[in-house]
Amino acid sequence: MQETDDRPVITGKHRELLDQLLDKWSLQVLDRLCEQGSLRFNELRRSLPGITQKSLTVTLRRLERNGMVERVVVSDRPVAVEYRIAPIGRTLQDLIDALLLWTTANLAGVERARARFDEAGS
Amino acid sequence: MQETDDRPVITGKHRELLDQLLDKWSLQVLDRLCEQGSLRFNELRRSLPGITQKSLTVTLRRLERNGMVERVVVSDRPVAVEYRIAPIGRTLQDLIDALLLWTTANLAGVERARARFDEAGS
DNA sequence: CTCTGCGGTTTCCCATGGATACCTGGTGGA
DNA sequence: TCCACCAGGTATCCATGGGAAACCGCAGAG
Repeated sequence: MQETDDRPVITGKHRELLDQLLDKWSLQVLDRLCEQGSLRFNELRRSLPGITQKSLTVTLRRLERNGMVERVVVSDRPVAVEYRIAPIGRTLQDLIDALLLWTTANLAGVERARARFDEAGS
Repeated sequence: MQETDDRPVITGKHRELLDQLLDKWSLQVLDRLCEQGSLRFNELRRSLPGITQKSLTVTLRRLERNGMVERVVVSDRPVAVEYRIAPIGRTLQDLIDALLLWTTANLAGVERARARFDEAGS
């Protein structure tokens, strides 16, 4: 039973970090910011149908706290804020793309599996 | 700046699917099953410190429904059940590894960012 | 002077998720 | 016989998350 695998053991720390990044909106926010580099609050909001101000705010705050994005005050008098993808957030881009690619490729298969499961169950 | 990017637009369907797979325990369950191929219920349970029976049950049901794992009744008299990674679940292995690798590589950086953020805020 | 837009904060509310605990029903061991 | 273990199911409670909506100051347009 003694395997010498170099796969990292997933600890509470890792789980916590993943929880912070893989929640309902963070992935999409990061996706948009990776695409565009930087976006304004309301630009971001408009590009994410269904999100509320509050959800966007807390999502951005959390991402900022984890060093994934940077909040840059562009202008003072008319309050203008830009959210930029941070270097460490940039490193997520490939992962996010891979995730999106995977879902796109496998969505049909998953839906078939669901149909089979639901049919068998009822 | 107008790149015709072929990056898939993330729709509600994609988000729903990712939500089903990236929740609190699914990643770890899939991780274990990818490592071991197949595991019994309580083996799985013991390998995931902190998980409750209920959480494991619903997680496995959801993964089964989405075609990620297969529930195989091995024996009848003493009820024995094996959970196996399904082909479509297998395709997630690289992604999960990449995710784990990323967290391992960037955990320290994230924690520094958090410290900076928390210090600046208070 | 009102309306809109910007970038939020605050409050309220509800659904979901997780934890705790107790149920089954069969098996094997002391 | 009694007990623990297996593989779950069920009931209940509670914390959290996320949505809806109101409110904030500030600025420019009409």
